[in-house]
Amino acid sequence: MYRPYHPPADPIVVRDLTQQQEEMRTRVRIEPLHAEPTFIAGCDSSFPTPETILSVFVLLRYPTLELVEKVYHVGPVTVPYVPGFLAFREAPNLLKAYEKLQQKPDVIMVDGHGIAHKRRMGIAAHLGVLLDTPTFGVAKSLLTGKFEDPAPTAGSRSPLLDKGELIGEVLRTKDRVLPVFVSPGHRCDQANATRLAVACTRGYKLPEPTRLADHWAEQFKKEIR
DNA sequence: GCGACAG
DNA sequence: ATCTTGTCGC
Repeated sequence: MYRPYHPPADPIVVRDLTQQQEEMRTRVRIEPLHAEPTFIAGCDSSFPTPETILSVFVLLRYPTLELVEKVYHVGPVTVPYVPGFLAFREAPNLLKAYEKLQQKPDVIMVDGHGIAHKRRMGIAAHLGVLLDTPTFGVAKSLLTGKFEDPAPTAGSRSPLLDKGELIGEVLRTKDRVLPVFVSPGHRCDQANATRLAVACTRGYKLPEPTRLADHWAEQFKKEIR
C-alpha cells in the first residue's frame, strides 16, 4: 500500500513555526465550558485549486442543531501543507470567514486535532487562542498518540494517549465505521469536547457542525465558478 | 537510522 | 486536501 508523501519542509521555516507554537501553547487553557452553548459553529477549508483556499463557517443552534448561518471566504494559499503545522496554512483564511458571521458561536468544533498534537497545538487549539473562544477538535485520522480500538458500537470510546498523557478520545460515532478523534482546543476540556461531539451526532460519522461545514464548502465551491 | 505524518 | 471507478451494505 502507498502512504502519502510529504515533501521535505524548509528546516529554518519549521524552526520558526515551532517557536510560534511553543509561544501560543502558553496561552492555551484547558477548562470546563462556562455554560451550556446556545450556538455551536463548525468550520472547514477546501482547495478549489492548489493556490486557492475556501474556508467555511456554519452556525447551528444548540442543542437542536438547526442551521442558522453559513459563510465563506476565498483567499490565496500562502503556506504549504506540513504535518503538524496545518493551522499556519488554514487559520488565516478561516479567520476571514469567521468575521462574516453575524452571530458569534459559544463554542467551535474544528475539523482537525486540538491538543492531540506533538506540542499540544493542533489547529483547534491554535484557532481558539487567536479568537479567544472555546474550541475543540474532531479529526478523521490520527496525528499523534496511541489508542485501543473502541468497541464497534456507536458511542464507544477509548483514550488517546501520548507518553501516558491523555490528549484526546477516540470516539465511534457510528456502528462499525472508523472512529473520529476528539480533543480539547482552548477553554474546553475533554469531557465537554466528547460530550458535545456525541450530542451533535445525527447518524453520520461526522458530527453535524463539521459535516455541514464540509457540505457547504462543496456547494460554495460550485457557486464561485 | 527508520518510520510517521491532521487537512 | 484532491483526483477518480467500481463495489459493498443498509
